[in-house]
Amino acid sequence: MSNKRLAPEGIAESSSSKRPRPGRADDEYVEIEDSDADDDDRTAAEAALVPRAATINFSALTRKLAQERRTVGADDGLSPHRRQQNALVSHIFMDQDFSWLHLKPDHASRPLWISPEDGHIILEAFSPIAEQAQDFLVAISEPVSRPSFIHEYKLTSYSLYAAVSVGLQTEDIIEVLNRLSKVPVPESIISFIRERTLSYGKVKLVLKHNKYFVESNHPETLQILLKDKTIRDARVVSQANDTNKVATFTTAKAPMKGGLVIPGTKDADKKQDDAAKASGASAGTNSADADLFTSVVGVDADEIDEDDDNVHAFEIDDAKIDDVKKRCNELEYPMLEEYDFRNDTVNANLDIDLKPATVIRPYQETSLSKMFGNGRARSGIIVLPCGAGKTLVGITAACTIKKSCLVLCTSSVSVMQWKQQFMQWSNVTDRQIAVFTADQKEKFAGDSGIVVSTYSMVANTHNRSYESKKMMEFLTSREWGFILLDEVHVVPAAMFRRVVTTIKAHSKLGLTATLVREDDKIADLNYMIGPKLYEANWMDLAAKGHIANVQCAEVWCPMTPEFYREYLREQSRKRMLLYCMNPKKFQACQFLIKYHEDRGDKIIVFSDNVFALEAYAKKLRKPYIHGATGQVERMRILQHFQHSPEVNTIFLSKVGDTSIDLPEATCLIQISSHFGSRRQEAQRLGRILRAKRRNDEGFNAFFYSLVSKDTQEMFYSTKRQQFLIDQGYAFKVITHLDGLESMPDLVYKSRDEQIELISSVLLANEKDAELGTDVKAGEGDLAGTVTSLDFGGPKGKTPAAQRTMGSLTALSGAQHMSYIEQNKSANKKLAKEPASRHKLFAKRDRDVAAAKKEARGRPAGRARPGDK
DNA sequence: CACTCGGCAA
DNA sequence: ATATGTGCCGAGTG
Repeated sequence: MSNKRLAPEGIAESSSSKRPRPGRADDEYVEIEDSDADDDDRTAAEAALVPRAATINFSALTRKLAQERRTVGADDGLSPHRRQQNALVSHIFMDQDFSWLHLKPDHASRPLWISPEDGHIILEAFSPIAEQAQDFLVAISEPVSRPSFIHEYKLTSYSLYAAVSVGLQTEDIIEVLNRLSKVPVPESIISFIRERTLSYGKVKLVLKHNKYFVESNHPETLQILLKDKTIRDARVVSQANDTNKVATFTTAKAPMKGGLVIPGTKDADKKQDDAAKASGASAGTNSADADLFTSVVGVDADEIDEDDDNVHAFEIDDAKIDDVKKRCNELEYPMLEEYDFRNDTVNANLDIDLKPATVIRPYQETSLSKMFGNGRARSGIIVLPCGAGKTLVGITAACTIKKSCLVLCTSSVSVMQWKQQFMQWSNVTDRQIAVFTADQKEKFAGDSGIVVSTYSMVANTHNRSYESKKMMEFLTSREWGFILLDEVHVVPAAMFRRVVTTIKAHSKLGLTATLVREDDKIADLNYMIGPKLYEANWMDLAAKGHIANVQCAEVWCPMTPEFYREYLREQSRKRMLLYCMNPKKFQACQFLIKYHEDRGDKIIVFSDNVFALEAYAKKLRKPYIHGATGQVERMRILQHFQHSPEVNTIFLSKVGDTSIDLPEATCLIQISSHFGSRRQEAQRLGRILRAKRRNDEGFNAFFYSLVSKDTQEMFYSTKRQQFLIDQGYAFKVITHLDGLESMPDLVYKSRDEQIELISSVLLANEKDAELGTDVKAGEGDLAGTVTSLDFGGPKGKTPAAQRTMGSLTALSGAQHMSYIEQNKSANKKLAKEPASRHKLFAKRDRDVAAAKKEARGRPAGRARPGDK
């Protein structure tokens, strides 16, 4: 393989730099003999017209692509027509044509394929050793997408940092990759791995006697760091130390071998094997490969160079830790945070353990073995889906470290839950665990203990009550062995920074189900907490019965003509209400509730929009909870939902997204949701993952998204689903619900009712408008039609040279026309009288709205179960 | 003391 | 760029 070494920067980058390079020799691409060009033209033209799902003649396309490449750069005399066709083919493969890579002779038994261009790794998930390979890949790379059969991972600087952090070594990574790969690991990747791991793992951040030190076995590394201004400025030069030289001191280093026992593990003594066993236990796999994994994936960090007793260090200002960490990352010397808790004689031990009856699951054990792999506690993040027992992982970690521990959560409800879970799984006494919220300010008795609090309590900047001040002094004056950060993805970076800098902790563990955000704040977590230590595969856990199996579906509800007309008129903000309140959606929702109640399911319906939430719940006579619902009323409704056979459906607003725990729910329906938040979608799905009945044979939980056809919702919906699709969930599209028309008591069946609904919606809009935002009449009718599809720039600017005629018609006109026609037929069915504007109803509806307004003003406890 | 409300912030 | 929910605090009420 004559692949030239690529610049390392090229690897982590996305497609932008991947265009064929003009300077390349042709023979790097061409392996296939070129028969005749006419044939190529024809097949390519055909291919361009086939629908996406149809079979594609790959060899023809490949050949075509190769030919195109040869002409790139040369001043070819192709006609514009011909060029366009080339573009059509290359948009399928572009430079993703790797047919020139040489397969190893036994490639069939090897599950990986590695792209030399960008470090992407493709795993055949059906391979017998896929599960082990997956464990390895999770350790060294980022999972990009993991559907049923083919998984995609990506090597990044950060993932390699994480790999080094959990004890893997450069040559081992390359070696295992090579053994698993169908093609020899490309030189570009090897040098990327070498380069990126070279400097990793050499610098550590250590907390000693309430002061932070940057520590390394290599004095020259520290010198390099000190050349940086940011780091130099952060350095604290104490009188005791020589001002010019880096201080040198030796630390007591106990031998690591054996010793550490993670409580709750069945065979904690044989812990070296844990990682490999946890993964290898299930399948009868090739033993040679299993050994390979034992030696590499389960690598014990005893092997990490710890011989050098000369540890060099300099102290840094704790207020500047954040900057230093960031700077070190930029300098490619990321700091590891490790806590040698067993040799910490300064901080008092905390005498807690898991209860003997507590047993942790294999994947929980695996994630903990990543954290405690070398006998110390590494700081980092563990990613497990909701319902997979994150809490127990945290508690087990606390019981392993056995030092004072601070737990931070997002709400006071989960503060209580954490305390309760600690009492349930471990033998902490009431005196050892304290709660710190607005209501309760407790301190633990004795030298060590556990405090459970909220982020806002600790990070609060403004006025503090006297009690709260005293409590903060208590928190900041001591060294914490361990800080547990629950739901780590929701915390804004600024708040986090304050927590991390005000509380002095030896090790940090972040827990989360979804490490995605729509903003770029996720990267901040990397250096504020540490690398991602472990990420579970949802599908695996579902297959093994740890979380429920979920069927996902998107239900397409057509808009009624009246609603669509108003939708086109309105400004974008009001549009949302219109597509939420679509009568067809009401009906679909009613139908699904009925269907699943009859099956014996417990159903949660989510709506982000409070107005819609209320309207739906009242119309369908179900209890609902939103922000304004009082605490007492909430509990009452939830109690009924869990225990009463009368109440099988509840409606929730955003309140349900976090920290309402309902193991009874088995079915979930979304009627409206936040623009494109993948995290919200995932979190909502998580509400039914811990379904109690999940262990029943063949049991499925259900997840529906109701989407109004031909509206912006369609676009947002696909965006939101991406995370779940990457986790391997398949969304079915339902366009027709059998038996809906014939359902008794179907709501909004008549056109009058629909009209009434629409005018109440419009009235609500007007009321909103009065409150501030100025209303402008919608742009022209037709201008509004192009809403769910992005056509790029202004129409006149560039002729759509790259688009086929076919796609243009498919995108705009045709679709719109088909919609109109559909509406017309629907119109005929419904229209017995001429279309009437809502203004005719204005008077009547003002009364309706007045009633609504009054109802909204009242305390929200109106919808009690069974209330008619 | 228990409860609730409004203001504020992220 | 928007809407909604959340927690903390102080003040008012019975």
